[in-house]
Amino acid sequence: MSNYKIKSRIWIELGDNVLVGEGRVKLLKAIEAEGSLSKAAKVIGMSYKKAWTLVDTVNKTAKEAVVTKTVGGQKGGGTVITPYGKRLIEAFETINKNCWIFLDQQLKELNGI
Amino acid sequence: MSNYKIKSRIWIELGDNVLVGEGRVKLLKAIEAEGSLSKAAKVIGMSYKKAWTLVDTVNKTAKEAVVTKTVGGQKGGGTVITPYGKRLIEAFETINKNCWIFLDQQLKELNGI
DNA sequence: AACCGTTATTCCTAGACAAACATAACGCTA
DNA sequence: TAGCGTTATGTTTGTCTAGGAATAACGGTT
Repeated sequence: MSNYKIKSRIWIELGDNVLVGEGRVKLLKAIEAEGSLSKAAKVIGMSYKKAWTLVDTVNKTAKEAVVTKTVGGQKGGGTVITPYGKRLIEAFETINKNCWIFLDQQLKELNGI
Repeated sequence: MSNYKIKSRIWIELGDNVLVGEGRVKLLKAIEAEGSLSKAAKVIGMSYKKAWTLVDTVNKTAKEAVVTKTVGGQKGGGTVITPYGKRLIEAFETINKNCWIFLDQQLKELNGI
């Protein structure tokens, strides 16, 4: 009986750049909930600078815009996820979960180790 | 048509320790080929110390010994992979390849993104 | 014009991680 | 006993990156 556990990290690339991985998706979901990049970063315990850099590369790498940002105004501005971004988040999360299930099955099949 | 690429890293844990991942398996295969930890480290461009630490944790984490080491003697000693270690390497590599195939399929199914 | 909360960007510091270096111990051979 | 190549381990040096502080710009409201 094996109590080995199998773990994974997956990410999607385009060219040489990373589009989304677990960290980016976590950030994007926080943005979706908060409507603000700075608030999202604070909520997930990430520095604003790092969050900004991640979102910037995500937006530049993706084929369509993932977030739209506004600066100034009554609320100071904000960041919202585009419909494309929402599809991207959902796609990543479903693939990720499916991957976990698949890997658990794979390890189970080799219960000799 | 999507030219997004999906990538992954998988590893096997027991408790809080990592047993094997891509780096460790690469090292173990080099040991298998060289019969020596120091030569294996040199071949794959890894420092001896890091290689030693990795092999040490692998051996302490696994349920059975993965390598056996000898010190001194005509050839100075050496490190060889046990039969269990060979099964472990093969198991990891097959799961890893299967994971790649699985993920490519998953991404293909969502060719809307 | 003054204020506010946001995005956007630079600079500096601190800590983690990796590489390099040095050295000891081992056991066989000659 | 001296030499050899290996395992085993500590120490130092260097590099890279995360993090914080500071500042500017923006565009609404009052």
